[in-house]
Amino acid sequence: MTDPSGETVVDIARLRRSCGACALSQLCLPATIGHEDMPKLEAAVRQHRPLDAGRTLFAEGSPFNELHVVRSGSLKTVSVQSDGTEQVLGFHLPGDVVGLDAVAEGQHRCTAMTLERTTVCDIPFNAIEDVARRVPGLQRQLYRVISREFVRDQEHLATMGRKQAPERLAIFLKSLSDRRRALGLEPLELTLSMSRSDIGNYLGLVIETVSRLFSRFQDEGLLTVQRRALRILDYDALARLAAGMNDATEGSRQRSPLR
Amino acid sequence: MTDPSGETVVDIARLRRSCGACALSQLCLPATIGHEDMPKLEAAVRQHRPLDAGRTLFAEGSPFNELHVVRSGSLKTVSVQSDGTEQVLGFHLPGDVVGLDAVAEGQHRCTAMTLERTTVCDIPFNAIEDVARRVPGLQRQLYRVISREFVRDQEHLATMGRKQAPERLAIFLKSLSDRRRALGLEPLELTLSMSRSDIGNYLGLVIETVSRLFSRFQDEGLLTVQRRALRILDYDALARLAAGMNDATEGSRQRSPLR
DNA sequence: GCGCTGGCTTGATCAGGGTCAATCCACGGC
DNA sequence: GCCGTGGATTGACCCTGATCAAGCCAGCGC
Repeated sequence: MTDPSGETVVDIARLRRSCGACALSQLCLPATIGHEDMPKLEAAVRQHRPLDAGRTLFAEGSPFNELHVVRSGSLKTVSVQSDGTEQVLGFHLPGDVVGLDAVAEGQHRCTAMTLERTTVCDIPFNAIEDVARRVPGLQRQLYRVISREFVRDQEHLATMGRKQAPERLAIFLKSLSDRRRALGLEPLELTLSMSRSDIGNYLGLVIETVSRLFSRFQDEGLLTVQRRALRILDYDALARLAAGMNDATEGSRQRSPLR
Repeated sequence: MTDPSGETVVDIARLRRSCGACALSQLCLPATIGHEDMPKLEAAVRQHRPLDAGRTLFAEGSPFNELHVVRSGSLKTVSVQSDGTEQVLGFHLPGDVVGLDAVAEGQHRCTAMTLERTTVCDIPFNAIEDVARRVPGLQRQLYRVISREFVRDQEHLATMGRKQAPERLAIFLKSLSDRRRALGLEPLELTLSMSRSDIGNYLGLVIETVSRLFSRFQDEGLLTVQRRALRILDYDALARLAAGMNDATEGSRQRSPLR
């Protein structure tokens, strides 16, 4: 939530740079574009100034105009259910594209909210369609990025259906760590930008269960956590737990979820 | 699973027809294409002969070449988890597109299997990309169809996270009914093409719970079900239950899931 | 007819995790 | 300094739905 020391400064410096120089270019849309086509893409992309924590990037029901790419910071997407409760659909880190849900109906099906000070690139959908038509590599990459989000949702679906609470939290934490590694960031030490309540909501657990599990993981030497600061002590054990093999954890009672 | 009387005959007759004449054209890719561009699309689409129940359309890990549109019948998509258990990701009815998960990595992330005698159209992805580049309407419609699947997954996610077992089954049955209505089919009387086990797996419930809930819904006069034959008697009550207001159902104990 | 098989139903029991409630802790205002 | 607030933690209790187990029913081979 706070922006400790240098990280933000670096981002501000990057703001003036192009897609070609962007640290995320391998994950983001320019990935497979040749040098000659880069200016066409860059013409379509708009940069934003950083948003403070808790700001709404787009709201459920609002008209769809552009896709957004997270450049630094993080977002959550939430949707309000018919019974009035909120559902956290996902957390979005640098390199992620948000706004795809809106393409079908022309209006957003969820609300995107910053969890900390966050910078995004805005890409008007019309513009990207035009450029994509002329640059086949971009077209393909756009499909790929969309599909990536799709796969991530399906993995989350499997988590929600089959897994016990401890596995769910382990999967979540492992995924956070893995995504940080993919971004070239320290994977074992991180600041949770979302509240316990967001985590619980996302995983289909109540806040008390999340809290208890953090304490238990800590007792078992998997990690240390104080408020938002998380340090993973035993990544392998966390990964094993996430994979469903709750080994040393609690004796040997192997329990296959849903037979 | 069986093909009772005339329905299949009609489908065979349709097989020879074009996208333009297809009953699904409003839901499928041709939706927003002008007459002049239709032949370009049709050139890319291949028709298949009907597949029997239990056949694999594509398997997890196999290379990605084409998208598939369900024309008649139904499919399920399943993915094998790290612990070896299967997860049913979705059921796909006429008009649905399957295979999108594979665009990101170039190989399928799930297996698609027919639940009954089923006809699909195959669309090589290369071909559709080419045509889409020259026909902006198709391009946009392709995005829309992709996004539609995306939204459906997100809705299912919310179901798995927040809802109690009875709500989950009610949501599932209501959705089946609604999708039939959208296809112009009788919405209140239908044959479940998937087993109890598939339903339970999809909803994150064990088979016994699904069975008990069917019995309970029957006792409450919501529906009748014998084997695969389902008749919805009180759609509104089912819809209320799906929306989280378990009214008459069991007295008045209002229980908000997850606060 | 008979028995087998596989899918489905129903009952009894148990525990994972939700609910309720008290407390703690960090932070900010005054 | 003091208190208020909101997020987080911990404990006691109990309900929903999973587990274990027995039976039912339809279809099929012989």
